[in-house]
Amino acid sequence: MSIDTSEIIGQSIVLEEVFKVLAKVAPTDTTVLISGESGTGKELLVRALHKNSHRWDKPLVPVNCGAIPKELLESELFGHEKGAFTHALRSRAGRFELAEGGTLFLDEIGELDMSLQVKILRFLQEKEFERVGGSKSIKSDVRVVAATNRNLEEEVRCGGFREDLFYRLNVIPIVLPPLRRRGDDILILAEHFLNKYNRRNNSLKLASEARKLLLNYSWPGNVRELENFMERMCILCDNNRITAQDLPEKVLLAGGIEPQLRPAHNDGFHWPGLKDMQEKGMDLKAFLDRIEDQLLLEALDSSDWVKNQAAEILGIKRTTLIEKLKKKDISPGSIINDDN
Amino acid sequence: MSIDTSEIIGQSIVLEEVFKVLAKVAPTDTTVLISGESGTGKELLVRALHKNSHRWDKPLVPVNCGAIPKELLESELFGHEKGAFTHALRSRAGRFELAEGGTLFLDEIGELDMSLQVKILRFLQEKEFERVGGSKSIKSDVRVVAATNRNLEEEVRCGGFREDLFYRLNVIPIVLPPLRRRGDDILILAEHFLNKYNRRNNSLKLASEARKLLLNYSWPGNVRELENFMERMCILCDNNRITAQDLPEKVLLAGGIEPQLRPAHNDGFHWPGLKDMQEKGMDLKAFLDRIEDQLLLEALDSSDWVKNQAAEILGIKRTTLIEKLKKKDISPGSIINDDN
DNA sequence: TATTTTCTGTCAAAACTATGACAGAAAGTC
DNA sequence: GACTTTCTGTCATAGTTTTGACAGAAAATA
Repeated sequence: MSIDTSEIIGQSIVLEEVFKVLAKVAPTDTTVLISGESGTGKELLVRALHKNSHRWDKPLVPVNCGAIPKELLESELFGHEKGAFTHALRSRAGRFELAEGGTLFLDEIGELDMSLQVKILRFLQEKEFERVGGSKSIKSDVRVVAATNRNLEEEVRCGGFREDLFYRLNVIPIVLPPLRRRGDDILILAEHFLNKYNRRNNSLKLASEARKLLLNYSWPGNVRELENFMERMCILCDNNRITAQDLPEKVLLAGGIEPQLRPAHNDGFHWPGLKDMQEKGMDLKAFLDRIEDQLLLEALDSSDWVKNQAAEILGIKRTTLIEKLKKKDISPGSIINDDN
Repeated sequence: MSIDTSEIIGQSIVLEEVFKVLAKVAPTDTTVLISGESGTGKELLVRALHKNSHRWDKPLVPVNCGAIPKELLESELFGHEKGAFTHALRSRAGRFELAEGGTLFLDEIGELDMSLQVKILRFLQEKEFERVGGSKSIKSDVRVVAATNRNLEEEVRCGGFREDLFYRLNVIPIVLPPLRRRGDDILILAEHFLNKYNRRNNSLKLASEARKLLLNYSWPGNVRELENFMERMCILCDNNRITAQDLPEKVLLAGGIEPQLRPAHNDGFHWPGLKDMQEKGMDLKAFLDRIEDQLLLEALDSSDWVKNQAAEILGIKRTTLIEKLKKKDISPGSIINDDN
């Protein structure tokens, strides 16, 4: 089954994988948990999911759990009966009821407080809930899709999120990669937005050094930041070629602190960024150390553990390598254990 | 006497022991303390206990002491009288009252704070309690079953849990073994869940190498995690045989198998490898240095060049950061010698 | 304005790292 | 086997990096 992804632009391998999973999952009623940094387009993904499910002609109701004040959220989700609290002048249906037959999208689900987590869990298990201040249970047929930009597993570990709810939600996990991992998608998107915002008839183009810089920047705000940025370019750029000069300092800084030795055709490689480091919960030293481990191991592997040669490959002195191995306690037996 | 354990699946020796104890204890009114990691199915065990007691036709009321905010817990357990506190618009019965004649299941009892521990103890001794803000004592016939995933004896030793309450609760201790100790139960359960979730008519089967891997993995989330995995398998698996390739990375790693490139299961981050290094024509030092540059710059950028904070983000000492910047000659104005 | 807090750079001591020199061990060659 | 070449680990030394202490600047707060 093929699936309509026309609203999501890009063609990176990672995205393709996402689409494959999406296609399998869409027709089912399973809960899906989408994680990805903000601005990566989780909303679009959910829309595609809904459109391709059997619920396509029923409502898709989004709730941003982080944006609604905690006191209101319960009533917003489940509705309330008249008199349930001070301002409850009349009964009101919640989003669960509005979504009847369709899909409920719980964005930023990591923000839910414990008491609501319990209630959502109850719904997932029993398919029923109560309005605030109500006593009768309401049965409901709603598919739940949740999204978060936090690391929920981490939250579970440190007690901020219920383990049982996590497992309920996480039946199918979909991880939306941040823009900096999507390789050439950056350029494809950049040009897409260029066309979108370019009102003047003259066609704007990206100079090749600008392309290089765009690729190197880490886009912490993801697609949103890129779109924003291209819109600005369209307005500010006088001539019809966007050059390195036109790019903001941030982008320049990330791009070229060290002049490259070669033109470096960039096939997918992206310098690891701060976000990557933080995602792994590491500090600078640990992170660099881990990368070093990787390189040492690969070098040793490719030289059949002949340290002399490995050192050569790495461009360090043999003795240096030996000391490093001693310190890191690396021996032919050690396997890289990849803990997230 | 035999006991209905149909909801609990497994046949490992350890479990059988548990059932034996369960059968003896169920018909009595003794308190029972169940310990076991979360996700091991404590709830199911309690349900079996209740169903096989003389209280089977009375309510089984669960309270997750860890999931209810401390301020609310007392009122939740014992109820409150009108006006007991700000939002107590009307009197309300607590779970103890709701459970009258039946069983009260106190989950995560280790989370109780001291004042509540006293009140529970009082109930266990006197079989009576007071509502919050109430003065009259309420007599009650309730069997208490408690559960915890902490080591309560440990908590007692270090003062986090009252010794007297512990002994009251711990009359009959039942220890639910974690999944990884239950040997072949893992496979029995796996297949059970496979059937449960398999909507398509084709029968899903576990390939033998997959079985081996499942047995090897440590299942920190226990039965819950296993169920979750199996549900996912049912949806994502194309063919009707679940092979090692289909299993998530975690499981493969535990079994010592190198995970293949399967982007769907991670967020696309790759540790920079030897190839990347060589492609850039750098040696180990230059490469790591370049990565460090990137991280320093991003940290500075995200802290608006407040070095104090940047250092914090990076997990290094401020002075260290300053020295690094000096050596690398990085400053806010360092816009680059372009590589053209 | 006065006061407190946060931030800054410098410097010398302490901790850590890289490397050349040495002394053998393995492997390869004749 | 005799000889050469490549590899190995250890260690002291020179070189780097990290860090705590200090003293003053800048920013926030009252």
